Amino acid sequence: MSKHVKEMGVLKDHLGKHQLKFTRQRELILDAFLKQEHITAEEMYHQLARKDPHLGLATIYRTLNLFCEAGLAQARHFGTQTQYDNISHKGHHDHLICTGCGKIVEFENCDIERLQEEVATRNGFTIQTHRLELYGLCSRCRH
Amino acid sequence: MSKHVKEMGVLKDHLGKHQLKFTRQRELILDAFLKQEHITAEEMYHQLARKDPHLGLATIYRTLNLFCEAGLAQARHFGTQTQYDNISHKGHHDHLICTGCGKIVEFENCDIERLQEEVATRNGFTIQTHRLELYGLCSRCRH
DNA sequence: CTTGAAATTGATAACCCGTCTCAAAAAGAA
DNA sequence: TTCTTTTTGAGACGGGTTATCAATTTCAAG
Ligand SMILES: [Mn+2]
Ligand SMILES: [Mn+2]
Ligand SMILES: [Zn+2]
Ligand SMILES: [Zn+2]
Repeated sequence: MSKHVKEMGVLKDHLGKHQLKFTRQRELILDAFLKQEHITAEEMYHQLARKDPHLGLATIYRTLNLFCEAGLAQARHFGTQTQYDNISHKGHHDHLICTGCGKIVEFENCDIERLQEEVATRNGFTIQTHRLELYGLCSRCRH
Repeated sequence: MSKHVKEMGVLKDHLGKHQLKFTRQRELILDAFLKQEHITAEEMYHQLARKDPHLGLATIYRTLNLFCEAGLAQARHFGTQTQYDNISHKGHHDHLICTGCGKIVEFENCDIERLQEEVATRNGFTIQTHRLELYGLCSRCRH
């Protein structure tokens, strides 16, 4: 019946392995989160206020951070806020961000990834993660 | 006698063009800043506390932001803090960051830059700036 | 179905980092 | 030196996130 069966499974796996419990709040927040590409805790707080007016902001932060540990989300510090990126049904990706309207486009480019590896190797590093953001104007905002 | 003659000139130019004044604090902070590759306001505050115990933290923030406007520095939001990157005698560059010891290596790669342009064009974007950070372990931290 | 230990929640205080405020001090043109 | 403008330093303030803690919920065991 419920959507997001697979991701709910990923969450329950993680909970089981860390003696954490499955709660109404965690289910509710996961359902809402999976409908988004990127969202902040505050945005989610207001969005869920209709369904459950008593859901606390701290719970949202805690739960989004839990999703990161479970591999469903990825936190990106973006300006002053933290964006939680839904990575459950996509692999790694980077972002194009319009400085005019805030639009975010996701992309993947293996050539860039390969060159990053080369740079790292040349400097004796082993890459664990990376972050690539391109800021500019989208076609609409350029007029 | 004093080092950093060229950069002091860049600062004075900027001050002149914006009816700002040359102060003892600005000179002191620029001298300290140019000895670093990257530094936070807080670090600089403690470092300068010996030379001038009355120098205020707000003044450091204001001055480092001024350096950004003058093209001597570039702010990078890094985790929870802001790093000020000394770009006075280098052009644009990106960073390799060791998650073990915090070491930062600067690099430049035109192939990556060119591919970034391609990605942007393909999506109808015009790039203004970008940010590329590679996180991993340096040779020493990998054992 | 109970029971009870352990985890979770929600309200809100605390925190961190950076900016704002404002009276006193300094800069610098005349 | 004079006088206007800018700058400074101390601390208050603000936004975003985490910590605290008593009350509630989960869930495994009986
Ligand atoms: Mn994304
Ligand atoms: Mn640098
Ligand atoms: Zn746009
Ligand atoms: Zn290292």
